[in-house]
Amino acid sequence: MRLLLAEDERELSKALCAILKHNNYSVDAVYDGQDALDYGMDENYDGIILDLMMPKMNGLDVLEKLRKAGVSTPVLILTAKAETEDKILGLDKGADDYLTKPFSTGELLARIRAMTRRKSEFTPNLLTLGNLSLNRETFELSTDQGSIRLGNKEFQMIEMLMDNPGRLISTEQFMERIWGYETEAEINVVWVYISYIRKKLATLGANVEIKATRGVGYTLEEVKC
Amino acid sequence: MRLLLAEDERELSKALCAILKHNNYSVDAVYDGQDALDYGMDENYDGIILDLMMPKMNGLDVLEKLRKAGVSTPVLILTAKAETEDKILGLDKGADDYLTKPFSTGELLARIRAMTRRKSEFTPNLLTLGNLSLNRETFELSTDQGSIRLGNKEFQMIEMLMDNPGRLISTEQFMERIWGYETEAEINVVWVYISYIRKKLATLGANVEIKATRGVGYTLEEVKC
DNA sequence: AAGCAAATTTAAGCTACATTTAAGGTAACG
DNA sequence: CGTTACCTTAAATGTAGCTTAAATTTGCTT
Repeated sequence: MRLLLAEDERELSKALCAILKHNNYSVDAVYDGQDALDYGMDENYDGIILDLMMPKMNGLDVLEKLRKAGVSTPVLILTAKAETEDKILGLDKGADDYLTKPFSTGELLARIRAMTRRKSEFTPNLLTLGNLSLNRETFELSTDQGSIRLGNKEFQMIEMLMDNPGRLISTEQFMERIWGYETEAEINVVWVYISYIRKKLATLGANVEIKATRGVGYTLEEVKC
Repeated sequence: MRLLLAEDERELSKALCAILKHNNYSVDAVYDGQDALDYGMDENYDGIILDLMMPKMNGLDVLEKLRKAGVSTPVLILTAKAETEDKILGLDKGADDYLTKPFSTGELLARIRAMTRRKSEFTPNLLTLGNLSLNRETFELSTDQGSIRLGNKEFQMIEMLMDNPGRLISTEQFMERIWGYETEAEINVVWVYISYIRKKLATLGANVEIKATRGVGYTLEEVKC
């Protein structure tokens, strides 16, 4: 789960970041409205946490522009103002929920879960393709021949592939979605993980394969013997 | 057992807090309706004690909102009003019991026990997995090779694990459920207790093991030799 | 109120593993 | 046939988790 956190108070941002990461979210933090908009345009987030009062651009304007641009990522509005007026204005503009500061971390997490639940309700806990299945809860990849627990990065990669079987996924998509924009990691890491995953698929005797398309990316395909 | 106490009179709150803690409950205290709602949204409580007359938000409204949000934690209403009208209104909105001030501490404790009993009636007193069993009454962890009495924290941790065998429980979940939100305890304590419990499992020759999933949490698994 | 025992937390050094880098190899494509 | 993109492995790195022991707190007993 990848979240965008737009909050200009550095201390609060840092604290929230830590809490969210601890709860197994990948978090990109931005500190003003312009960045929030730029980053938010990327569809690679499962949710956006948006402070209303930010430099450069107001949170509500960010939200409005995002929606106008056709971005449908769920948005949770964060505001110091308890005024109902602002809340309603936010919901009108396409926010999914709001939270007034100060709030308990528990409520924040609950609301994020609720906000992203709609989407995950439609995504099964067990992904399958051919004789291969991936358990989203235990991070286990298995076939009839056994199962292997995957590391975080491996899991996210195979998850992306199994979510779109037969669909070509670019190396950049992997990088953006798993490592985030600001990463300094080399493109290399994607190749390395593809290699690791292939090895595990072979070990498990899976009848699927990851095909490379030169200069573009990878496709997961069921292989018919 | 973790309780949420929502009572705005500081003196009374302090006194109740002390009594409850003495009776082996973990207690989070809040002093107004808004906080009661925020904290109550967290499903990690075994019961909520809710005063009706509170600043910011009325107890009944808190209760109503909680139920609407799908929170089913048992609620005991506390009220200075002896009027039947309010009582009935509370029970309608989903309260499990009520108590009018002033009350004896004995009665309060009895009603809390009664309120939380329904839930515990369905949970067996003896949890087992593999050759390992945990007695919820005596806090004893045992196998055929012997038994060891656990401390409170150790008990709560192994209880959470044995309640969901094979299910991954995040470090945060342990912290929230056992230590509560406001704790300043380091994440470290979880590791320490996991270590203690593992040592005791080994001493007892248990055929279960606690597996760690890096960056996420722990899973209790029956080990097949 | 003092002192003791048990439970809990902190702190520190250590270990193991996920992740990344780097480097040498192989296959596709012109 | 040479260039480029990709593959694979091994080694380096960094960090999460493990384990103790010591410090602190709590609760009980006298």
